[in-house]
Amino acid sequence: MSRPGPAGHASAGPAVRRAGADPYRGRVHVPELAWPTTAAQARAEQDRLRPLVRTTGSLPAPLRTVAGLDVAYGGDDRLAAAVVVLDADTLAPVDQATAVGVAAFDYVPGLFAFRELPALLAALAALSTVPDVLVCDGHGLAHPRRFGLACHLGVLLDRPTIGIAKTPLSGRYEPPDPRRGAGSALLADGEVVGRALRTRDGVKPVYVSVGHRLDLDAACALALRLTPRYRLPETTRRADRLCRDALAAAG
DNA sequence: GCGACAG
DNA sequence: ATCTTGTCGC
Repeated sequence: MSRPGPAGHASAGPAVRRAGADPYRGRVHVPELAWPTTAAQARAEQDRLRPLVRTTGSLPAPLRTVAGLDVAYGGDDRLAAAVVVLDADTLAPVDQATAVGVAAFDYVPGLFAFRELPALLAALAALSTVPDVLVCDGHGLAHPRRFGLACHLGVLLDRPTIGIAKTPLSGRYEPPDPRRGAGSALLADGEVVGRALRTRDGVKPVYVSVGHRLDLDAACALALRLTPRYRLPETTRRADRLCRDALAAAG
């Protein structure tokens, strides 16, 4: 099963410092959590927070940093969350942090956020910088109740977020053209909840959706900026490696 | 009722 | 997510 509460111990990574005024200074503000125990409570919480989602907004100009978040699992509900902050132009890492702990909820499609959010927030709190945009490994609006992990995290922090998932969860779509950059609408209940976006020629698409404070075009533009070489964004790839390492290091 | 079902 | 053998390709 699972337990609510703290996600365990967090550790900051070697933040890259710059001489003079530090453009990466600051801390992400992480809220206190009252975690649900049952699926019904969790859905009620999603319905309560859903109205707070903002689905408009363009990428900050200039866009300095982008964060990638991911979680790796070990046996017995153990997990490790990681956040990696990349320079938006060079995609070089400038900060990182991890947090090990226990899954905060059982895995239930549609309630995924309740499982990973506590650990992700702990990792974010250990960061020494405040990323301009947060990229989640999962969906935002492309969710049964339009409130996936990316929306949830965005609302809790009131920061710009987007979701980039490897497989669809909610919505129908036509296969986009085979070239990188092509996309097709993810439709659910007659509305566009996201976009199947081809990030590499001839490779299956990823599923991009709005999290908070950005519109779908901005989300897709960012997804393409983060995929100069592989199907998955560099943010996700870096975070994936980091959380696996953190899990292994934790024993 | 039956399938589908982020990670 | 994680468990896993082999296989195709750069």
